[in-house]
Amino acid sequence: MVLDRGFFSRPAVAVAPDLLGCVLRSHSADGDVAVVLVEVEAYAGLADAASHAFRGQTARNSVMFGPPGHAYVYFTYGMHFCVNLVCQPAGEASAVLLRAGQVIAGAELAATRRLAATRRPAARAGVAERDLARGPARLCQALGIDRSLDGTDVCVDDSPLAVCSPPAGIQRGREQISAGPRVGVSQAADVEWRFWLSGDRFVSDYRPAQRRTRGQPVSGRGPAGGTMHR
DNA sequence: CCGAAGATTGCCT
DNA sequence: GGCAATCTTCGGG
Repeated sequence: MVLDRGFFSRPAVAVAPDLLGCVLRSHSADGDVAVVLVEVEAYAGLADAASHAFRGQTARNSVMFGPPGHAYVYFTYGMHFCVNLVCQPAGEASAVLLRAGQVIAGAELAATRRLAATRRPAARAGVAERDLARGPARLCQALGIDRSLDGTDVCVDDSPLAVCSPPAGIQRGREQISAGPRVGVSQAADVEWRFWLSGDRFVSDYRPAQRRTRGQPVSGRGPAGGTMHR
């Protein structure tokens, strides 16, 4: 059963832990892939310095400012996609980043997509089951999610991307949910809005924000006034 | 117009 | 554990 839109009409920090155990399913001509969500992160709007919506609406994040229950997909690091689920009424711009899941259907298709997306396709074995959707960009690869799905309504049963309530037998209790700082964010690094199923092996590793290596091209720059000619 | 950073991943030392 | 890959987006000049 797909989740009701009302489920997403709440603050992201409230929606996030409730998404754990729910199922994200993608549908395409290639087939279907489904995962049980095991790790998510909440991002608020204007009040959250780590949120893409912090500095206001842009062409890229416009979906975040729209109605709840839609997917916000963005491209980053020149090669990866990440998917969020928009929360709260239009204008609030909060969302939940889907960071990791356990593949429960379409594992073969997921593995094929993961290999195809790999820069250097491993000559040896395929992708380990554990790594099919462990990490936000890997999860998108496994489900075939890219910018073409930006804005997709996930509350519709036959949607190319839908979110369903926890299947019986896989649901876990709230007491098994852990919380901690969000991965890779440099702003509001102390806010503990990352939620995961305690001890679950499909949860990604924690990594603090990377300090970008300052440019090293000190020498070798052209002669002074480079753009001048003669 | 240009520089810099980015809600990451995977390979290399 | 460190760092390259790769390019879009955003903010400042």
